[in-house]
Amino acid sequence: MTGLRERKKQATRTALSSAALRLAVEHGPENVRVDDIAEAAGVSPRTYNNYFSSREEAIVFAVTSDRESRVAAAVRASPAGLADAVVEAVVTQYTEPGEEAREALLLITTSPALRTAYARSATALEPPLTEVLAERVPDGPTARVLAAAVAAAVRIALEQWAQPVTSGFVVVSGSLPDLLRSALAPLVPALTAAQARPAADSGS
Amino acid sequence: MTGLRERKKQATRTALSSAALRLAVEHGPENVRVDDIAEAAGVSPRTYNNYFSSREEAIVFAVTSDRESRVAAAVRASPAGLADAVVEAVVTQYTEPGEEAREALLLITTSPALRTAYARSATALEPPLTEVLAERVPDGPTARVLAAAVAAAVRIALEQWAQPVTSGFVVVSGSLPDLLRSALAPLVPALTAAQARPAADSGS
DNA sequence: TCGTAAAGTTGCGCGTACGCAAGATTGCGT
DNA sequence: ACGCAATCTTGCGTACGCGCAACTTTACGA
Repeated sequence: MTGLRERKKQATRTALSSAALRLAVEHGPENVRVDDIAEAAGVSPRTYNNYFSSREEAIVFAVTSDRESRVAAAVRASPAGLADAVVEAVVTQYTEPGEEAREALLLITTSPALRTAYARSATALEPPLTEVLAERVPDGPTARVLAAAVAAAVRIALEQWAQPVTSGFVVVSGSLPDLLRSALAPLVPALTAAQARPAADSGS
Repeated sequence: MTGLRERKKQATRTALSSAALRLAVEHGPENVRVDDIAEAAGVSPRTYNNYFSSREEAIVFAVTSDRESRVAAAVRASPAGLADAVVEAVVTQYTEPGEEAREALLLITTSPALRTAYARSATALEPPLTEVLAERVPDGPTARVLAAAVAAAVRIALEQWAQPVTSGFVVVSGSLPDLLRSALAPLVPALTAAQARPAADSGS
């Protein structure tokens, strides 16, 4: 049911983001103007801003694309308990199989602005994840809070992973899957409890 | 140990934010330029951007000021269990006693941009809250994740509270304290579990 | 097939965000 | 009391973000 309109939008969207990524890799993130990206994608600069509201957003999108909705889909498809389903879905989807975007991730790690934007992109998990969680937990608001908590945990894992060194002494940076599991671990009790609870009430 | 320098910075900061709030209330949020705010506070427009990176941020700061650090202080001072301490601290600090900022909050409710900025300000809870939680839970990263989860819950409560109606049918908007308690409730198991756990380990 | 409504694109203009470097102010050691 | 170093303020220049209104393209019913 994909009309021509929809496909064209998707096309220019990916054209813009891949152009942004390519130019950023070539000339460095700071030496790419929005006008360059727009020109490379064959649209006007104004149109660029109809799709992305910042240069960083476009570059990051090239790496994340629709990872967020894939996480939600994986959770929905999982037969496991809520907590396990979420953890496994996140770890799987955030671990690039072929690492096709290897140099892109290196680029992101290098630039502070890109690191921020990348971590922030985890927030995009909230809407789709809220929807799937709502299918498994009784209370609507609960689903939203848990989705936000998971998104925040993912964000923190990404931050830690992308962190160069900074800290005075302790450098924790492990592998991304480990960081994700560690960040999600504290939320497991909340996910389990939400699933177990049969009906919502104010608790007291 | 407050030098003159520090006090002056604080002074211009509050001067800017209260000027921003006053002008926004008088002329409407959209009819205030940063030049106006800077002029009202007696500094250059450029200096304004050394303190706040957007008009919304300045206005919101006038309402929140250092609410975030007060929450952290309240948690630290509480003799209760972690979960209760956090919930009570948040509810107390986010419920304005005199509602001195009543018309400011009305203003924020009205403007979409301000609502977004207000909800986003909940993120400022993370750093101070991480620090206090680290005193009560064994694992460092765990404290950070829980703090982020709490901040996200607060953000969601603020969003729901500030929402006009929007939704097709259900209008949930209760009182802010109730919304905060409801939003934090799903995280209680996580907070309790984190406190109970004697020593951290990688799990599997 | 055609006409109209819905959605997308573009140029324009205003206001904003911020790096940079020069000048002003404060902190501190002597 | 003096002077240097650290910090803050400011003007300037460049690029960005986005509302607006005109124009183009797509969708869809008659």
